Amino acid sequence: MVAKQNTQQKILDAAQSLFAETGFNDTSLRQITSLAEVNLAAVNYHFGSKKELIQAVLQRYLRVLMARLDQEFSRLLAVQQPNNLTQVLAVFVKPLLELNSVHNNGTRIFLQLLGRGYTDVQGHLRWFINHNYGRVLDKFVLLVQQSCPQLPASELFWRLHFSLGTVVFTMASNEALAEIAEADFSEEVDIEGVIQRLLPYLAAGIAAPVFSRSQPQQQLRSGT
Amino acid sequence: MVAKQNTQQKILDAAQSLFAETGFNDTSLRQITSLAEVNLAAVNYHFGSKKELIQAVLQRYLRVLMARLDQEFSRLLAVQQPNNLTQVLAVFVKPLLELNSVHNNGTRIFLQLLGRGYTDVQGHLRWFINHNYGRVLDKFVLLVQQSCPQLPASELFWRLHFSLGTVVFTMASNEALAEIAEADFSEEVDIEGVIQRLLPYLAAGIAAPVFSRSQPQQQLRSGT
DNA sequence: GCACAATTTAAACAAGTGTTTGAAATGTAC
DNA sequence: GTACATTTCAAACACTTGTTTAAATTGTGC
Repeated sequence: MVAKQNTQQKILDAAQSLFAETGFNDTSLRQITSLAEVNLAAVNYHFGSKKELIQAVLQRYLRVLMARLDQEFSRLLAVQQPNNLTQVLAVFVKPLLELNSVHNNGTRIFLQLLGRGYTDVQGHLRWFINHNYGRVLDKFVLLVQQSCPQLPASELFWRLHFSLGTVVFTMASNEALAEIAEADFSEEVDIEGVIQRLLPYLAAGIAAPVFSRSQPQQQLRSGT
Repeated sequence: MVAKQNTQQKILDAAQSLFAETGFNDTSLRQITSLAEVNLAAVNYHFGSKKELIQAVLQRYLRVLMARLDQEFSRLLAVQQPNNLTQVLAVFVKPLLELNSVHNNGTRIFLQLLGRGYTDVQGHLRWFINHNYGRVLDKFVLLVQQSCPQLPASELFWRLHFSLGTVVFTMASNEALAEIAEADFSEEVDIEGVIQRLLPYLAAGIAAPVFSRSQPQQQLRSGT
């Protein structure tokens, strides 16, 4: 029952890198087993299927991250008065950065994987995350709701998904963006820097004044 | 030379629907030709390759859209004083909605395709768009720059890409989101509604106060 | 040592991919 | 109708995919 713990680790390590770089669908088991220097059949033997491997790769991070987030959310919920939105969002930073202790560059890799998970056509991943961690995420929604009481629930729904899109897309194309930024503005870009740039953008977007259909926006028409 | 104009159209129509729904990589030529009721070899005969088919599908919309956007951008650039950011973003609405005259549900399909183009691993599409329409998009960046003079160029770079992510992700998962919204809030969601919800979010995010590393954010620490 | 389970291995499998081929069909001009 | 170019078609191609199989190897308890 003990035996080689090693093979599973080697597969997970190889898989996460390739998945993060190329996406789930465009990474073959042969690429993974080749990089991991194990036999092709090892994936199916140890994980069952490619789908389950994908979930296992994400689980390594989700388990750690969600436990920490749950703590933080509960702590904020216990406070009497509603929390500042920026405060609520900032709660993600430390738990995310702590993923670096799970693996080298863990934060970057996890966020890239998350991006792939939502942009690749991987319906099972959306379900997997929601099924296992929906309860934690509900706390987050509640916190945001409390900090933006003026926002209708449906508006909040959309804006949180806009935000998910922002994060996920940014992380999925993180490598390309960082390259351009370094070339054009000669600024070193690390994952923490990107996160710190994201927060004000997200906070402002989520808390933006609500657009009302009845009256046209200020100054929208140039003539008349 | 004239002959059956019909086959190419049938292929383009079938391809755009499948591409929008399932993504480029996960749609096979056999699915397309089967839906279009043409022979498998017709794609390679008329378009050369799958890659060129993808570009042709997008070109139908890009040609129309970019010409209109170019007009609008030039018009705004001609104005003396800098334009309001909301104004600049609102310029997208009409040209986008006019894509409905290119094809039924043209706006929704095009935006979904754009989403797929940036989230699928389709490097050639990023290049294709930038190569053909980079000049137009540069005008847009200039407009935003003028309307947010306080924003450093590098910050603007990141925020525009954040915004691209928001749009692209939202459109790629548009169907799923609309379903949830209709189920949970019983509100009809059309593509125009989504666009109108996006604008204030994007405008607020892009124009958000710049986070400065040196001083911690207001009220970020709960203690002390 | 033996017995038995866990793991690794090379090979094959069935199904799917984009693309090419060469003959058949169709359209067009004279 | 003949001649020629355009378009369609069924079939095959070469290749990749995830998964399975059955034999060989290794590890573990006695």
